[in-house]
Amino acid sequence: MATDPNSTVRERDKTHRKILDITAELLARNGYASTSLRDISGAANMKAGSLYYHFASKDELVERVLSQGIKLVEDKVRAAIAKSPPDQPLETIRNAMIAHIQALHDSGDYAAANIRCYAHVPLDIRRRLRTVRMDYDDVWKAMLATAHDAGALRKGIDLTSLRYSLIGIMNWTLEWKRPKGQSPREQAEEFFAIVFDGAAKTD
Amino acid sequence: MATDPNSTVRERDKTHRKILDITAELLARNGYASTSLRDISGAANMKAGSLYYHFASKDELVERVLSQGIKLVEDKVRAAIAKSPPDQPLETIRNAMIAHIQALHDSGDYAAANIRCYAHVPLDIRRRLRTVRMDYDDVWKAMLATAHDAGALRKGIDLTSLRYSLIGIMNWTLEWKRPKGQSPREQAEEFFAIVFDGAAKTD
DNA sequence: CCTACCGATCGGTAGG
DNA sequence: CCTACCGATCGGTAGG
Repeated sequence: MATDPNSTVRERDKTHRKILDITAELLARNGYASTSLRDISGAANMKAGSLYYHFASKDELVERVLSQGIKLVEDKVRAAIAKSPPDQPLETIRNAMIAHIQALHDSGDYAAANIRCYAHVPLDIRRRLRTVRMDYDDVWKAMLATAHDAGALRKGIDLTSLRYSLIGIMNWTLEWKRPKGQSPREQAEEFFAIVFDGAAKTD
Repeated sequence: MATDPNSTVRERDKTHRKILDITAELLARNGYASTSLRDISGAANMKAGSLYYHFASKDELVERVLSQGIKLVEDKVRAAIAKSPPDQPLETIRNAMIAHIQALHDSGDYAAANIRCYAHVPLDIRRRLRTVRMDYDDVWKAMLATAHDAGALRKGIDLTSLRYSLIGIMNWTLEWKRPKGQSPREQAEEFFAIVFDGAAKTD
């Protein structure tokens, strides 16, 4: 009869997390408007109205998933940068690329949900997500500026274009199936080589 | 009283086109499920039911917009390749990149609609769109293979990764506002330099 | 966490 | 191309 309050709290957190996981998966696969509360609750073995015991609205739920999608990637990338040799800026960038692509494909569907739904989510949510995106963008801005100041980059290169090139390459991997037998890490290393060593033959 | 049948036909084609243009804009901005037939018809100054005088269903309308989105880009890129010097494969790639990015931003919102809605559109539409995407992909496959065979690319480079790098960089430009004063052409040229000359300093 | 329900909106159709 | 309408589904709520 008597329930352990701690285990009850843990149960609720578990359900909480399960709902978020399911939402991430459905958002990534079907998009914002096509993901109904009934889809989500059904996959979580509950009724639509019951979601409101955990979240105040669909949009709160969505916003949490999408912002988590960035933060999970950002945390991994920050960690990879932190344990890279400070005197080897290119190696740091390489490790950041590996971390970013690995996180994209290993963080459930949170990151995919963000990338795929960002443009179509209600404006007030998007405005707040934009600041989260910019925070992560700052990580890359700083890393590339460091590499540039250290003289590791080609003279005259536009750091903004470089940053968007890298982000575009990495995020686009969500659009295609990975070539057979290639791990996210190998993928990232190949991308690094293309951008930094250059694709053209050097004589 | 008597109407010129030719002008009537032209009127209908004009309305046809207007509906497609509006649909492209709304799809790119709001996504597939959030774009209702009432939104579209309202913007075209007609009633929802009247759209069925022009199109059989929402999905037919959507599919036309999204497949046009690729074909408009593909046509421009093919044309750019055709008038490039056959003996300068890197110059050809550069021109193709310029054409792709220009078409992305100058073809109304058709291309943006495709890129943003592809993953969330009903499966049967997506399946057919996939073949359209693959046709365009073949253009890049052939172009890169030609450059490789001509010895213009770095030894050991993975052509698949290179192709996806380029497509990813270019399509990601839809996600951000273009830096002030930079034209799509200048953008494309900067991207070409990054990928083919390499971002790292060469000693 | 469920039952039962609300008003709003959706894609689509009949008949003109 | 419009009017008037259909059944289905949506996000959300009251009361338990």
